[in-house]
Amino acid sequence: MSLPRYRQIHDYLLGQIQKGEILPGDYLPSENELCRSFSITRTTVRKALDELQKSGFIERQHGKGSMVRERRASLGLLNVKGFSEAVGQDVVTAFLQYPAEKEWKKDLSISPDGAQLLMPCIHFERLRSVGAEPVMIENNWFPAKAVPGFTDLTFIDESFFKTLSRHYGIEIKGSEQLIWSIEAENKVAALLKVLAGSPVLKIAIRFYTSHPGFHIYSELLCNTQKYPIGNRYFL
Amino acid sequence: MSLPRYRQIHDYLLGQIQKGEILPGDYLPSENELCRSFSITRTTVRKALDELQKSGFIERQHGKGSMVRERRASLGLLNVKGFSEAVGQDVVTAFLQYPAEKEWKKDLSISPDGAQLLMPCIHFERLRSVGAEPVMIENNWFPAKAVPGFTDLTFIDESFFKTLSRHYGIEIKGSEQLIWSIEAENKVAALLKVLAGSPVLKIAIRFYTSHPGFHIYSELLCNTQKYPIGNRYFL
DNA sequence: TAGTGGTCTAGACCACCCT
DNA sequence: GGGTGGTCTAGACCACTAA
Repeated sequence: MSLPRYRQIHDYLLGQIQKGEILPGDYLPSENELCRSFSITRTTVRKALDELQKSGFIERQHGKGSMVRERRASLGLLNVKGFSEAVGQDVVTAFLQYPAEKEWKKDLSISPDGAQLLMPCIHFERLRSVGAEPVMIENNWFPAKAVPGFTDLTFIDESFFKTLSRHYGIEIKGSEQLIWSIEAENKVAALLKVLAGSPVLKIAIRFYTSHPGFHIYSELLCNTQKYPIGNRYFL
Repeated sequence: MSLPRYRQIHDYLLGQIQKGEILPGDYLPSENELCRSFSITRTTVRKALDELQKSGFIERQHGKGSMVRERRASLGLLNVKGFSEAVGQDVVTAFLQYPAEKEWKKDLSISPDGAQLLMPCIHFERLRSVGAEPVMIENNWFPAKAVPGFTDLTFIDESFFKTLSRHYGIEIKGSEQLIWSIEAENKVAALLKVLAGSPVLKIAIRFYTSHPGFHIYSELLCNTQKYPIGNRYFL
């Protein structure tokens, strides 16, 4: 169950960046230096750097090097990784509904495949805030089968994905998202502390995992008045 | 000015998919077959397939092959490529403002760097519809310096990016986006044929190009009532 | 000119899927 | 067992940047 080398390098470098040991504007060690440090080839180093670049953490310049990028005050949500990983500090998470066996929501915007609908499902709901400001309501549904005992777990670092990875070896491999601008219903408006009818962002997500056939379905409702949703993408 | 081999393979395969010569559910030729067909190594083939996968056109399964994915009825905008490339057919584009030298818009949500603000800029505005339904107002700003004669050009296939590529060798390398849900102002509402005050999606984009320092700034206003904005992302 | 990242070759071994 | 994709090695040449 060991992660591939390129992912270990990626995680190590990302850790350095997130802990602030390499600051925005600084350059990473050159690819050849990394090869020497980790005793691996450039192909593997470059695969790690490719992912850091695609998720917007570094910027590469031909002939110069790989520079750590500035963070922006937004919820870097649209790439695959979760909330806590992309946003900075100050994130507070409260459960509105603890993980429990439930029915699949009938009108999910991205429909689960038929096979999954026949199986029992686990649901939970959280409210995520930056400081004192609520910014997002998060709902998740996924088949109970692949994660026995999930309802009795405590989350690692408040991170759903980290918990899945450590306890079940399930990794997120990709996602598919749909986005709408809608009016906040009363209940939503109250939770997000906006006026009823205010425009809010609705995001429906299907996450793909390393477990073929095990998908996670999420629906997010976001107050973007102060924190827009952010996204970076590089070829 | 020749494109790298992996990009040629990528473009060729994408063309096959978009022209419908390989249908959703079908498998691409295996990596080894592609190596033989194009007389290149697997590293290069895989780089082409990586990009198709990241932009959500194919799905790879260990031990099986690379399958073309289903298209969805949404505006696949959030990845780097433009509108026409990701949405299907039926896209109609009308200029509200033809390309012309203008001032930079003062309150762009993603600010151009200081150096660019000192230079003259070209602006144009388009309304994009699917069939008879207007779905998006698109505004673009970029420095005039790098694209002499741009205001006299006609667009290739109604595609801004294709035009930049063919006439100036400028390729899109990445983008950075911010997304809000806002209320439509009167003028916007009229163009999008929604009620004033309806929720619409606002997307601000900075595109990075192969020309260092040449960035394109876009602001989009989208009616998501019928067509949500879509996005796919894979590690 | 020395060092950097961008592209590419020609192999290898493995895990996974199907028959 | 034969074919597939996933990972990795050990090189090479090139274009770009900076001193």
